[in-house]
Amino acid sequence: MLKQTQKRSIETRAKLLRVATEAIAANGHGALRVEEVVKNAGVAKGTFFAHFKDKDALMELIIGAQIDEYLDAAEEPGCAKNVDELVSRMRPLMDFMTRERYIFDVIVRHSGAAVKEELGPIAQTFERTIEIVAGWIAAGDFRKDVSEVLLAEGVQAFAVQAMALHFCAINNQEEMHLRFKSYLDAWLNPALAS
Amino acid sequence: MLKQTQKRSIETRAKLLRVATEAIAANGHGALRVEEVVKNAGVAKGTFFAHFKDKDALMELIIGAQIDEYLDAAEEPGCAKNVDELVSRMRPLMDFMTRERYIFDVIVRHSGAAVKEELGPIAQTFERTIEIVAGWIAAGDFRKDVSEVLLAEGVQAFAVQAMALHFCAINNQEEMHLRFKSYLDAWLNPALAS
DNA sequence: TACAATAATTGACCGTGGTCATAATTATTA
DNA sequence: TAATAATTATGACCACGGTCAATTATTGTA
Repeated sequence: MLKQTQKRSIETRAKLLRVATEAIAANGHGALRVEEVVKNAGVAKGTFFAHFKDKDALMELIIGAQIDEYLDAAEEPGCAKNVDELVSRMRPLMDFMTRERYIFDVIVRHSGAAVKEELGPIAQTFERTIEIVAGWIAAGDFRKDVSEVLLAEGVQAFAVQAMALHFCAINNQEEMHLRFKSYLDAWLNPALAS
Repeated sequence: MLKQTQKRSIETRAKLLRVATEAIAANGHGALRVEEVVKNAGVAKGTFFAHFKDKDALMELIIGAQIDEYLDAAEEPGCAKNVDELVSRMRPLMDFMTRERYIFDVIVRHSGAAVKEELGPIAQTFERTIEIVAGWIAAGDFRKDVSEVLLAEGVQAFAVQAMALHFCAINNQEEMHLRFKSYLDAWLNPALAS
């Protein structure tokens, strides 16, 4: 029996990922070109697609890893106990997601699972976000008449909404977070919202 | 002074739109090819892009018109007085939006305005949806502690969320609408949700 | 009607993501 | 070590959206 994947392959894949990550760090996500990646990695174009289904699959990996870093940071300081804390805890992640239109599009495109038990990297971060936020909601000063998971899903829906509206020229960064807060006040503490 | 746009141009544009609409009716939105449109319209490729900024701009027009038809139908029977009615009133529109992944992607991409006072066709339908839903909420049996516009925006956020999750193979059409209803129960009638 | 000015159209050309038959490399077996 | 099988890499090629300098059609003016 052959080894399923040989060392050479693992190295090639790692090199592609490294080169792509560097290019993104230098020029942003939207400017990434497959041809540039393979040239700098010293492999043929076809090799790229032997390792990643398409360009989006690579972006998913990289963006998914970046989101995970932001979630680590958001989780770090313990529970967010109220709406204000929740908003500010989510802020760096939302700023990242809206840094480039291209990033947001990729994220939205991959926020749902493709097949059961086959969550892509970005869909995984969405599940993780639900878990984290649901944990905060369960422990904090929030309404208790609805399950914390449903509430967490709502938080995510409002985050996406606020980010989508952010891409109007009229709406700036600050406005995005204010809008997010208005939603959450009404969603997470309906009794106080009046 | 010259006429700004000549009759010839208007006819060409109309022909392109007609041909594209027919092709979509036959093969779906995602299968539309610019080359096919210009061939069937009997014009050169460049002509297409003289009339539409890009392929997306054409899709925006066509999908925007389709959404408007669904909104007409949703508005027709008067106000939706409770969550169940609201869900079933939105149902045909949401089914259309999720008929093809491609359609949903185009819609999400264009749901926000590009520039103030420059709402694209799809962004306009989103504004119209807010107005319609806000009207229902103001007149119907819904919470009154938050403005109806904020509530309507939330309804839209939940609709998008439910549709995005729909594109998992695990979730079917029915589940999408059930999920939508759960969100709205908690959003529009927090007192009853317990 | 001739001429100038503007609008509309053309199609060769390009950028870029993605494919696939073939070649090269690596591992297994005899 | 030679023969064989499986894995990996190659790069010419294609599909398709989009560009633009050049050409043609239309309209206003002398």
